[in-house]
Amino acid sequence: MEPAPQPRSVQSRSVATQQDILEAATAEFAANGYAGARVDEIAARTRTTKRMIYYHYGSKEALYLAVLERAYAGVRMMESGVEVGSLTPAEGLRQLAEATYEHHTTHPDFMRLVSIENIHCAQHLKRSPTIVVENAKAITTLEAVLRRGVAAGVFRPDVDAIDVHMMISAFACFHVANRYTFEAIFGRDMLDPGLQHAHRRLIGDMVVATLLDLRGANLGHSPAW
Amino acid sequence: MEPAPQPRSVQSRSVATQQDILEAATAEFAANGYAGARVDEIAARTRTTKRMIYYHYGSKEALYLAVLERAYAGVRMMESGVEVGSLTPAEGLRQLAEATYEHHTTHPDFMRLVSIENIHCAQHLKRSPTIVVENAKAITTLEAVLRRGVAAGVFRPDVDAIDVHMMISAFACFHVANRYTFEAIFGRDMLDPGLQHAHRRLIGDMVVATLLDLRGANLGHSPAW
DNA sequence: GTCTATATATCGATAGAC
DNA sequence: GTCTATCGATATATAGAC
Repeated sequence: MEPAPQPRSVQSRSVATQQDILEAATAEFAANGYAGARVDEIAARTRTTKRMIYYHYGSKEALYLAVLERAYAGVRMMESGVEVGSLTPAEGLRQLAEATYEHHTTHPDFMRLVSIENIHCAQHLKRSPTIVVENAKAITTLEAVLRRGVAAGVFRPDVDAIDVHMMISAFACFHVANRYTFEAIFGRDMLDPGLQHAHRRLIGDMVVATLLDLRGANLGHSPAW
Repeated sequence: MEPAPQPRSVQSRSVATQQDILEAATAEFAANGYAGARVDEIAARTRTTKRMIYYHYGSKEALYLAVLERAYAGVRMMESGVEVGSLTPAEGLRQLAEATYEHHTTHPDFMRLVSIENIHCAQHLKRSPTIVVENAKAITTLEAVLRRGVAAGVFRPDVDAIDVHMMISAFACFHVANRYTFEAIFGRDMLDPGLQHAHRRLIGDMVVATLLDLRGANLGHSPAW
């Protein structure tokens, strides 16, 4: 049964409260992990109270899942924003890689949530069919670009779209996910704004160079394809 | 003042107990994160009791730091085991990349501890000068290989050793750190034994291809160097 | 929908006998 | 060094007035 309709002002107040809670929860979970996050602390970051968090979301775990779905929705939007059809395969691949790099490095909370989710073996993510189905679509775009590149004779044919997505994500994720241990050991902050342009170009170079058909060059071994 | 000497059997029993605790703690912290790990659960995984954990290590945090130092020591050993001097620059670079890939994918607990440490902004790692100093030495080896490659005219000169280490680590770490979310979304287990050889070759190809001086090839943009 | 107060459970850490 | 029992703090979740 549907809930009784409410005056618009009350409805939008409720929606605003839920948004407020989601943003505070995103910050708290990203900062402290699932077990480390405190519902009291989330409530303190909002304009409302702990009682309302349980009223709207029911439990700490359900709130965490809502946070996760919102974060993954941002990645979907970024990916669907890349226009790839009008570019050469190499240019299109570069655009996709650089856009992913740009998104992940400017949304550190998303990346930290992914790390946290992996600590828990993606048990919450698996329960959200929306996240899985929508985000898997990234592969379709990549496949079209790779197919064109292979047909044109410029790309090697033995690396598939999931592998390429893996390489791109690995580079982009590492910057955020391992920022602190990397800086502690090597003294370099990978998210330093002064490095941004060089690293954005580097991920583009890396992906395109790896896909290029380099049978003429010396790769330090005999090519497999 | 030194502790009074003890009969060897008691000493080695004590050492064995501490090792036992360290291994159980590694598994528990890697599986559940710092806040999620339970000292009671660690005790249950050992042949001894919770009281002995506090007797030997003093606190949950100090135990975690000991676990972290032990894990990083394993990486040091792997890196120092690669003989690079007798190989060509491309071959040496490939060996270093593949050895790192091999280590990280066969030591998932290490990688999960690194993820956990990053969630906490490397605050424990920073307090261990041993880890920082010893693990930073990986850069020296890489620098020598790169210098030889640039001098021979086969490597581009504008990518430094820390960047290369970053690319290698990113690929290797991603396999373990994002294994579960990646499988949940794309249906591919990156640590599937059937993919091991192909991925090991891919990280080698990726690093060497990126470093190669490809001014003649079309990378989808004009080269910066 | 919103507040204060509190139930219930759990966990890190310790006491004290042996 | 090793055991059982337990303290004290803190966290999730809820009760009940308004």
